[in-house]
Amino acid sequence: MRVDEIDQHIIAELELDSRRSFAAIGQRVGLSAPAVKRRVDALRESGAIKRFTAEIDRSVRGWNIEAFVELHCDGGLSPSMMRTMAAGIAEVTDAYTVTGEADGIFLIRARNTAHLEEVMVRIREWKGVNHTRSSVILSHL
Amino acid sequence: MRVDEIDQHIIAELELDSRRSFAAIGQRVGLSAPAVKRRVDALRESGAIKRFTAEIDRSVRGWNIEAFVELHCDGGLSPSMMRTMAAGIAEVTDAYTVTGEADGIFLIRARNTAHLEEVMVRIREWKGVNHTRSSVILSHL
DNA sequence: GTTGAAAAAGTCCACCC
DNA sequence: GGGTGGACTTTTTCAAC
Repeated sequence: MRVDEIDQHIIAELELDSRRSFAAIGQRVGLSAPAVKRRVDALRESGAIKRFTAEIDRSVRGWNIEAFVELHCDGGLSPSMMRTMAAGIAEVTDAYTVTGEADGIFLIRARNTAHLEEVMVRIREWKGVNHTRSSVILSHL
Repeated sequence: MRVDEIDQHIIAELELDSRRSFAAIGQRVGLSAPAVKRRVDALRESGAIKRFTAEIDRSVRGWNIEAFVELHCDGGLSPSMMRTMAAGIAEVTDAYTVTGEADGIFLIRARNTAHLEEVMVRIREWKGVNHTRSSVILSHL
Protein backbone atom coordinates (compact mmCIF):
# COMPACT_ATOMS: atom_id res chain seq x y z
CA MET A 1 0.00 0.00 0.00
CA ARG A 2 1.17 3.49 -0.71
CA VAL A 3 1.14 5.90 2.20
CA ASP A 4 1.25 9.53 1.19
CA GLU A 5 2.21 12.54 3.27
CA ILE A 6 -1.31 13.12 4.54
CA ASP A 7 -1.45 9.51 5.74
CA GLN A 8 1.86 10.04 7.53
CA HIS A 9 0.42 13.14 9.15
CA ILE A 10 -2.70 11.27 10.24
CA ILE A 11 -0.57 8.48 11.66
CA ALA A 12 1.52 10.99 13.60
CA GLU A 13 -1.63 12.51 15.10
CA LEU A 14 -2.97 9.10 16.10
CA GLU A 15 0.33 8.20 17.72
CA LEU A 16 0.11 11.31 19.88
CA ASP A 17 -3.50 10.60 20.82
CA SER A 18 -5.34 7.66 19.33
CA ARG A 19 -8.65 8.81 20.77
CA ARG A 20 -8.62 12.11 18.96
CA SER A 21 -11.73 12.53 16.80
CA PHE A 22 -11.63 12.29 13.04
CA ALA A 23 -12.86 15.89 12.79
CA ALA A 24 -10.01 17.15 15.01
CA ILE A 25 -7.47 15.21 12.97
CA GLY A 26 -9.04 16.46 9.78
CA GLN A 27 -8.65 20.03 10.94
CA ARG A 28 -4.93 19.50 11.44
CA VAL A 29 -4.29 17.68 8.19
CA GLY A 30 -6.72 19.69 6.08
CA LEU A 31 -9.43 17.10 5.42
CA SER A 32 -13.03 16.52 6.42
CA ALA A 33 -13.88 13.96 9.08
CA PRO A 34 -15.25 11.33 6.67
CA ALA A 35 -12.14 11.62 4.51
CA VAL A 36 -9.96 11.02 7.56
CA LYS A 37 -12.08 8.03 8.57
CA ARG A 38 -11.75 6.48 5.12
CA ARG A 39 -7.99 6.86 5.24
CA VAL A 40 -7.75 5.47 8.75
CA ASP A 41 -9.93 2.51 7.76
CA ALA A 42 -7.66 1.87 4.78
CA LEU A 43 -4.55 2.20 6.93
CA ARG A 44 -5.94 -0.34 9.39
CA GLU A 45 -7.02 -2.64 6.58
CA SER A 46 -3.58 -2.56 5.01
CA GLY A 47 -1.87 -3.19 8.33
CA ALA A 48 -0.05 0.14 8.39
CA ILE A 49 -1.87 0.86 11.63
CA LYS A 50 -1.72 -2.37 13.59
CA ARG A 51 -3.89 -1.35 16.52
CA PHE A 52 -4.86 1.46 18.81
CA THR A 53 -3.37 0.93 22.21
CA ALA A 54 -2.53 2.61 25.49
CA GLU A 55 0.86 3.36 26.94
CA ILE A 56 0.83 2.11 30.51
CA ASP A 57 3.21 3.12 33.25
CA ARG A 58 5.50 0.25 34.10
CA SER A 59 4.94 0.58 37.81
CA VAL A 60 1.29 -0.37 37.28
CA ARG A 61 2.14 -3.82 36.07
CA GLY A 62 2.92 -6.57 38.49
CA TRP A 63 5.84 -7.67 36.37
CA ASN A 64 8.54 -5.23 37.23
CA ILE A 65 11.79 -6.85 36.15
CA GLU A 66 12.86 -6.57 32.55
CA ALA A 67 15.93 -7.99 30.90
CA PHE A 68 17.51 -8.24 27.51
CA VAL A 69 18.63 -11.78 26.82
CA GLU A 70 20.99 -12.50 23.97
CA LEU A 71 20.71 -15.93 22.43
CA HIS A 72 23.86 -17.50 21.08
CA CYS A 73 23.01 -20.56 19.07
CA ASP A 74 24.97 -23.39 17.51
CA GLY A 75 23.86 -22.83 13.96
CA GLY A 76 20.78 -24.96 14.04
CA LEU A 77 18.25 -22.46 15.36
CA SER A 78 16.35 -20.81 12.54
CA PRO A 79 14.34 -17.61 12.90
CA SER A 80 11.13 -19.62 12.64
CA MET A 81 12.24 -21.84 15.50
CA MET A 82 13.09 -18.75 17.49
CA ARG A 83 9.60 -17.42 16.80
CA THR A 84 8.12 -20.67 18.06
CA MET A 85 10.29 -20.45 21.13
CA ALA A 86 9.33 -16.84 21.83
CA ALA A 87 5.66 -17.63 21.39
CA GLY A 88 5.96 -20.51 23.83
CA ILE A 89 7.38 -18.37 26.61
CA ALA A 90 4.79 -15.90 27.82
CA GLU A 91 7.40 -13.74 29.52
CA VAL A 92 8.99 -12.84 26.17
CA THR A 93 7.74 -9.34 25.37
CA ASP A 94 9.73 -8.82 22.18
CA ALA A 95 11.95 -11.06 20.11
CA TYR A 96 14.43 -10.09 17.43
CA THR A 97 16.93 -11.75 15.18
CA VAL A 98 20.08 -9.72 14.91
CA THR A 99 23.49 -9.44 13.32
CA GLY A 100 26.64 -9.47 15.41
CA GLU A 101 27.82 -11.84 18.07
CA ALA A 102 24.35 -12.91 19.12
CA ASP A 103 21.75 -14.60 16.93
CA GLY A 104 18.69 -13.28 18.70
CA ILE A 105 17.65 -10.91 21.44
CA PHE A 106 14.62 -11.42 23.68
CA LEU A 107 13.11 -8.80 25.89
CA ILE A 108 11.83 -10.57 29.00
CA ARG A 109 9.41 -9.29 31.61
CA ALA A 110 9.20 -11.14 34.92
CA ARG A 111 7.67 -10.64 38.32
CA ASN A 112 10.90 -10.82 40.28
CA THR A 113 14.41 -12.20 40.13
CA ALA A 114 13.31 -15.73 40.96
CA HIS A 115 10.77 -15.61 38.16
CA LEU A 116 13.39 -14.24 35.77
CA GLU A 117 15.75 -17.02 36.71
CA GLU A 118 13.06 -19.59 36.08
CA VAL A 119 12.43 -18.09 32.63
CA MET A 120 16.16 -18.19 31.89
CA VAL A 121 16.20 -21.89 32.70
CA ARG A 122 13.36 -22.49 30.26
CA ILE A 123 15.20 -20.58 27.53
CA ARG A 124 18.44 -22.48 28.04
CA GLU A 125 16.57 -25.78 27.88
CA TRP A 126 15.86 -25.22 24.17
CA LYS A 127 17.81 -27.33 21.72
CA GLY A 128 20.19 -25.19 19.71
CA VAL A 129 20.65 -22.54 22.36
CA ASN A 130 24.35 -22.59 23.10
CA HIS A 131 24.47 -19.94 25.73
CA THR A 132 22.77 -16.71 26.78
CA ARG A 133 23.97 -13.30 27.90
CA SER A 134 21.63 -11.18 29.99
CA SER A 135 21.33 -7.52 30.87
CA VAL A 136 18.78 -6.70 33.53
CA ILE A 137 17.30 -3.25 32.97
CA LEU A 138 17.94 -0.86 35.84
CA SER A 139 16.20 2.20 34.43
CA HIS A 140 14.52 3.59 31.37
CA LEU A 141 16.08 6.89 30.41
CA MET B 1 -2.29 5.50 43.33
CA ARG B 2 -3.89 2.19 44.03
CA VAL B 3 -4.94 0.21 40.98
CA ASP B 4 -7.40 -2.55 41.71
CA GLU B 5 -8.29 -5.57 39.58
CA ILE B 6 -11.04 -3.77 37.70
CA ASP B 7 -8.58 -1.01 36.79
CA GLN B 8 -6.18 -3.67 35.54
CA HIS B 9 -8.97 -5.14 33.47
CA ILE B 10 -9.86 -1.74 32.02
CA ILE B 11 -6.20 -1.11 31.21
CA ALA B 12 -5.98 -4.47 29.46
CA GLU B 13 -9.01 -3.61 27.34
CA LEU B 14 -7.57 -0.22 26.41
CA GLU B 15 -4.28 -1.81 25.44
CA LEU B 16 -6.10 -4.11 23.06
CA ASP B 17 -8.11 -1.26 21.57
CA SER B 18 -7.81 2.23 22.95
CA ARG B 19 -10.74 3.46 20.85
CA ARG B 20 -13.22 1.03 22.37
CA SER B 21 -16.21 2.85 23.88
CA PHE B 22 -16.64 3.18 27.63
CA ALA B 23 -19.92 1.32 27.39
CA ALA B 24 -18.24 -1.61 25.60
CA ILE B 25 -15.46 -1.69 28.19
CA GLY B 26 -18.01 -1.47 30.95
CA GLN B 27 -19.83 -4.48 29.58
CA ARG B 28 -16.64 -6.52 29.73
CA VAL B 29 -15.53 -5.44 33.18
CA GLY B 30 -18.98 -5.28 34.74
CA LEU B 31 -19.42 -1.54 35.16
CA SER B 32 -21.55 1.19 33.66
CA ALA B 33 -20.09 3.60 31.11
CA PRO B 34 -19.88 6.57 33.52
CA ALA B 35 -18.08 4.42 36.07
CA VAL B 36 -15.55 3.34 33.44
CA LYS B 37 -15.01 6.92 32.40
CA ARG B 38 -14.40 8.01 35.97
CA ARG B 39 -11.81 5.27 36.40
CA VAL B 40 -10.09 6.02 33.12
CA ASP B 41 -9.94 9.71 33.99
CA ALA B 42 -8.39 8.84 37.35
CA LEU B 43 -5.91 6.45 35.71
CA ARG B 44 -4.83 9.17 33.27
CA GLU B 45 -4.63 11.75 36.05
CA SER B 46 -2.43 9.51 38.16
CA GLY B 47 -0.16 8.72 35.23
CA ALA B 48 -0.95 5.01 35.19
CA ILE B 49 -2.18 5.49 31.62
CA LYS B 50 0.40 7.73 29.98
CA ARG B 51 -1.32 8.20 26.65
CA PHE B 52 -3.44 6.59 24.00
CA THR B 53 -1.40 5.81 20.96
CA ALA B 54 -1.29 3.75 17.78
CA GLU B 55 0.95 0.85 16.91
CA ILE B 56 2.35 1.53 13.47
CA ASP B 57 3.90 -1.01 11.14
CA ARG B 58 7.62 -0.41 10.88
CA SER B 59 7.64 -0.58 7.11
CA VAL B 60 5.54 2.58 7.03
CA ARG B 61 8.28 4.66 8.60
CA GLY B 62 11.13 6.00 6.55
CA TRP B 63 13.64 4.93 9.16
CA ASN B 64 13.93 1.24 8.59
CA ILE B 65 17.15 0.20 10.27
CA GLU B 66 17.15 -0.50 13.96
CA ALA B 67 20.01 -1.56 16.18
CA PHE B 68 20.72 -2.29 19.79
CA VAL B 69 23.92 -0.54 20.87
CA GLU B 70 25.58 -1.51 24.11
CA LEU B 71 27.59 1.19 25.80
CA HIS B 72 30.65 0.14 27.73
CA CYS B 73 31.91 3.03 29.79
CA ASP B 74 35.03 3.70 31.81
CA GLY B 75 33.29 4.32 35.09
CA GLY B 76 32.71 8.01 34.67
CA LEU B 77 29.41 7.95 32.79
CA SER B 78 26.49 8.34 35.16
CA PRO B 79 22.88 7.51 34.29
CA SER B 80 22.06 11.21 34.18
CA MET B 81 24.86 11.80 31.68
CA MET B 82 23.56 8.89 29.63
CA ARG B 83 20.10 10.45 29.70
CA THR B 84 21.59 13.72 28.42
CA MET B 85 23.41 11.82 25.73
CA ALA B 86 20.30 9.92 24.64
CA ALA B 87 18.26 13.11 24.57
CA GLY B 88 20.88 14.76 22.39
CA ILE B 89 20.78 12.06 19.74
CA ALA B 90 17.43 12.08 17.98
CA GLU B 91 17.97 8.60 16.57
CA VAL B 92 17.90 7.07 20.04
CA THR B 93 14.43 5.55 20.42
CA ASP B 94 14.92 3.98 23.84
CA ALA B 95 17.72 4.12 26.37
CA TYR B 96 18.32 1.86 29.34
CA THR B 97 20.86 1.42 32.07
CA VAL B 98 21.54 -2.24 32.69
CA THR B 99 23.44 -4.74 34.79
CA GLY B 100 25.95 -7.08 33.22
CA GLU B 101 28.86 -6.44 30.95
CA ALA B 102 27.42 -3.29 29.42
CA ASP B 103 26.47 -0.13 31.31
CA GLY B 104 23.74 1.01 28.97
CA ILE B 105 21.76 -0.09 25.96
CA PHE B 106 20.39 2.25 23.30
CA LEU B 107 17.82 1.33 20.70
CA ILE B 108 18.70 3.28 17.56
CA ARG B 109 16.53 3.92 14.53
CA ALA B 110 18.21 5.16 11.37
CA ARG B 111 17.32 5.66 7.72
CA ASN B 112 20.00 3.38 6.32
CA THR B 113 23.36 1.86 7.10
CA ALA B 114 25.26 5.07 6.35
CA HIS B 115 22.98 6.96 8.69
CA LEU B 116 23.43 4.31 11.37
CA GLU B 117 27.18 4.53 11.01
CA GLU B 118 27.06 8.29 11.40
CA VAL B 119 25.02 7.89 14.58
CA MET B 120 27.53 5.37 15.91
CA VAL B 121 30.33 7.88 15.37
CA ARG B 122 28.42 10.47 17.36
CA ILE B 123 27.90 8.02 20.20
CA ARG B 124 31.53 7.02 20.35
CA GLU B 125 32.59 10.67 20.46
CA TRP B 126 31.14 11.02 23.92
CA LYS B 127 33.59 11.28 26.81
CA GLY B 128 33.38 8.24 29.03
CA VAL B 129 32.22 5.87 26.30
CA ASN B 130 34.91 3.25 26.18
CA HIS B 131 33.53 1.10 23.41
CA THR B 132 30.25 -0.02 21.90
CA ARG B 133 28.83 -3.33 20.76
CA SER B 134 26.03 -3.31 18.20
CA SER B 135 23.37 -5.72 17.03
CA VAL B 136 21.46 -4.67 13.94
CA ILE B 137 17.91 -5.99 14.04
CA LEU B 138 17.12 -8.33 11.16
CA SER B 139 13.53 -9.15 12.05
CA HIS B 140 10.92 -8.74 14.73
CA LEU B 141 9.50 -12.10 15.69
C1' DG C 1 -12.57 14.67 -2.16
C1' DT C 2 -17.28 17.12 0.08
C1' DT C 3 -21.81 17.98 2.51
C1' DG C 4 -25.69 16.79 5.38
C1' DA C 5 -28.45 14.00 8.15
C1' DA C 6 -29.35 9.91 11.05
C1' DA C 7 -27.48 6.89 14.45
C1' DA C 8 -24.31 6.05 18.09
C1' DA C 9 -21.41 7.45 21.68
C1' DG C 10 -19.69 10.65 24.94
C1' DT C 11 -20.42 14.01 28.65
C1' DC C 12 -22.44 15.83 32.58
C1' DC C 13 -25.85 16.47 35.50
C1' DA C 14 -28.96 15.21 39.78
C1' DC C 15 -30.34 11.60 42.46
C1' DC C 16 -30.29 7.06 44.28
C1' DC C 17 -28.13 2.68 46.79
C1' DG D 1 -17.25 3.30 45.95
C1' DG D 2 -21.28 2.00 42.73
C1' DG D 3 -25.97 2.58 39.31
C1' DT D 4 -29.89 5.01 36.67
C1' DG D 5 -32.16 8.17 33.81
C1' DG D 6 -32.33 12.32 31.26
C1' DA D 7 -30.54 16.18 28.53
C1' DC D 8 -27.27 17.85 25.72
C1' DT D 9 -23.14 17.67 22.73
C1' DT D 10 -19.99 15.40 19.92
C1' DT D 11 -18.63 11.76 17.00
C1' DT D 12 -19.34 8.25 13.87
C1' DT D 13 -21.28 6.57 9.83
C1' DC D 14 -23.30 6.41 5.41
C1' DA D 15 -25.69 7.86 1.33
C1' DA D 16 -25.52 11.15 -2.18
C1' DC D 17 -22.93 14.50 -4.65
